[in-house]
Formats: sequence, structure tokens, C-alpha cells
Amino acid sequence: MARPRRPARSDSSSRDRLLTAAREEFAARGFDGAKIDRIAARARLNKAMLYYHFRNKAALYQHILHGLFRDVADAVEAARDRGGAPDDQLRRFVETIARDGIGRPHFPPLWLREMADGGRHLDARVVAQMQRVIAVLAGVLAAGQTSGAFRPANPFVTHLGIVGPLLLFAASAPVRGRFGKFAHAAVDVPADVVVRHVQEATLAALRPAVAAARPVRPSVSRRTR
Amino acid sequence: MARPRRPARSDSSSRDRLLTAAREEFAARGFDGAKIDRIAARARLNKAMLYYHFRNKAALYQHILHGLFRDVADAVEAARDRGGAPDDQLRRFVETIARDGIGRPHFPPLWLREMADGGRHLDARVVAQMQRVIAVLAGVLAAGQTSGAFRPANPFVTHLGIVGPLLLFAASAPVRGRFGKFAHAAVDVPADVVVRHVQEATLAALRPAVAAARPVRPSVSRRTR
DNA sequence: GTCTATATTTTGATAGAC
DNA sequence: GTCTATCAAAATATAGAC
Repeated sequence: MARPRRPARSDSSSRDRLLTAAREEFAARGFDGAKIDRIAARARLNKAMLYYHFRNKAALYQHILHGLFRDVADAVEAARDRGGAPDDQLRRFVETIARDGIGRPHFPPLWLREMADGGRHLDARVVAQMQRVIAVLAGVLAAGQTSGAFRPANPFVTHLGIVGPLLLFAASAPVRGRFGKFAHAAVDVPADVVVRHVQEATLAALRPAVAAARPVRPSVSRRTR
Repeated sequence: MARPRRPARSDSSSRDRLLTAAREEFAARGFDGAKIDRIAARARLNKAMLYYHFRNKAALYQHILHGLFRDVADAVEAARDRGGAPDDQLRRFVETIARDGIGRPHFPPLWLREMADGGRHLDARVVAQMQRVIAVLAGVLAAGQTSGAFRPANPFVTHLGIVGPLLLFAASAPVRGRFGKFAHAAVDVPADVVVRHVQEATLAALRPAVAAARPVRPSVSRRTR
């Protein structure tokens, strides 16, 4: 019996339609590229209704972002609470990110754009949701480290190694088509393959050092800035 | 004595200034968010000069994209031509992408945005440059496979595993600050650590299977679409 | 090559009737 | 809650003088 906070007598659906339409529009065009008129049209309403439900464009956008990130954080925490050995936890984390994060429609482009924007539209509430996700991963890594299954690793870097490929894969779907299948690379890859690649690459990088890897060429010296 | 194709008597610098300014503006705001006025102002010129040098906003944008991707492709091919064992080649590929691709100012946000846009602004010329990069990686993988150093792997997936984390790391710099250093994750990571992580994770995933990894949970069934 | 208007369109946002 | 009409501010692009 999910009852929204507002009266919602008839259906409350106009607000929901706006949210859905806005999610599509923002994902497809970005904050600046998204147009109020188009969002309203997509929702089979008009501008005025949009401003009735939301303060302005930015508020609508943040509402959407927060909802998406909160859902991901929820899913990841739920996955963690299912317990299991560190390896399983790690695999499940990746899988959850892939399915309930990246797999969520419109999420990848929105996320990529926020990164590109330097998080210009991310308010504290949204950042908090992202922190929840990293905290879960950090917990998994710590457990694995204690049990000797993993070597020490920075959770943030590990997170990048997981999210980066998945995000890019999901978002690149439209571009991939335009690559055609050229000599060396089959571009038409099922998502499972990518998920598995990420799982195994991450785990491999976490294995306690057997023989220390050769040092990297020391040239790249950029700092975090 | 690099001499541009145009007359370039006095300095030709107005065109260059526009290109630089546009690169900054497009990177920071995206295609729709970038404003002609701001670009001109940044270049200490006015709109009219911009339209004197470039047909319109889109043409300017594509000019910039093409230049960036061409430089990356050049760098990656040059790195390949230095030869070496598959492991070294792979490490060098990652390093080159990190330094001459991701490391290039303004490149990460531009790339992320293009992905998010589904490559809306990518014309055939730019796609061709991206293909050159993947082709190089495919060559490295093939060589390693022949010599028995690598197991068979999809070059495109491998590429995602390399570019994804690097790209996200570079682009997330501004956001990382806002995470604060909270309990589990030191967010202030030097780029070297990320590069090394990517190198080792990629190589680890490419090692011929010693003991087959446990199967993934088969749930995520999204397809390439 | 460089600039100052200016034309034209688009867009975010509001007023006010129903 | 929903709509029409409209404002005011950008923003892309061009004309035309110097």
C-alpha cells in the first residue's frame, strides 16, 4: 500500500509521468540539453504542470539523481547482508552494481554526465548515497583482508575498476553499433561477459601477491590534483 | 617548423585561441552547455570571429574531438611500434592511454559526454580514430595469445576494462574532494596507483586459466541491444 | 581579420483563468 | 490539478562597417 505523501486522490500519475519523462530526457540530453518543453510533452502535459510539481529544472534533476543513487545503495547493502565468503561478496557486489545500478535504465548516461560535470549538480544528499556504496565495498575488502583472501587495496580504486568498465559498456551501446564488426574485435558482446571479466579482473588484482609483479614504468607522474 | 595550412601571417593565434577556449568550455559544460559567447570571451574575441573561423558550433566541436582522438591513436600506435613482449606491450598500452589520452587536459569529460550522448556528435572520421586505438590493443592481445602469454579475450571488453577506470578516475577528481576522507576509503589516490591497478588487473584477467574460476551467478541476462 | 549591432529562435519561468 | 498565454532573458547566427 505505498501511499505517497501528497493527497494523490485521482492517481498522482501526473507527477510520476513527469519524473519518468524527465529521467529519459535528462539521460538522453544532459541537464543543459534537456528542455522543459520536451519533458512536459513526453509526459503529455505542459510546462505549467511541471512547475506546479517541482520548483524548477534543477530541483527536478536532483530529485531524480537522488532517487537513483538511493536505490543503488539500498540494493548494494541488501546484497551485502546476504553474507558469504569474501570472494562471493565481491562477485555479488559487482553483479549488483551491474544489475541494480548500471542496469537501471538511464542511469549510466546520467552518472557519466555527472562525472563529466565534476558533480556540479550533486548535492550533499546524493553524495551521501554514493558514500554508502563505497562503504559496502570497503567492508567487503576489509573482511577479505582479515581472512587473508585479499591483499590490502584502496576501496576507491577498486570501485573505479568495477564501475568504470560496467558504466562504459552500458553507455557505449549506441556507439558500439557504429563500429561495425571490424577485423579484430567483435563489438557485439553480451553483458554477462563484461560482468564476468570485471569480477575476475577485480578478484585477480586482489589476490595476495605470490610473486611480486614487475614494477611499472615510472613515467606517469600525474597527481590527484 | 610546423606551418598550418592557412596563411597564418601574423600569428594565426586567434584561431588557436578559439580552439583552446572551446576545448575548455566544451569539456566543462558539454555541447549544449557550452555557450558561443563564453568561448569567444575566453579567447578574448567575439562571436563574429568564431563564425569567421568555423562554420558553426557543431563544426567547431567536431574539429576538437577529432584532434584529440587522432592524437591518442597516434600515441598508441607509436607505443606499439616500440615492440617488446606482450606483457610489456600491454603495460605500455595502458600507460599510453593514461598519459596521452586520459591525461590530456579536457579529454576525459569530453569522452564521457560523448558516451553519454550515444556518440551523437561522433562523425565517421572520429569513429575511425577510435577504431585505430582498439586495433592496436587487438594486435597486442593476438600476439600474446599466439605466444601463450594470454588467454583468448575480446579486445573490446579488455579495452573497456582499461579505459573505464582510468577515465572515471580522471573525471572524478573534482567529486572526490567532496567525499571527504571517510572511515574506510582514502579518496586521495595518486594516478600511478590507479594505472598500476589497471595494468595488473588487466594482465591478471588475461593469464591463461590455471584453475578455472568458479562460475558467475547467471542472473544478469541483459543483452547488448 | 576584427569588431558592433541586430535579427531570430529558443527557453526557463510565471500569471491567472478554470 | 490543469491549462493557455505570455514575459523576459538567453543564445545562435548574420550583416556590414572598418
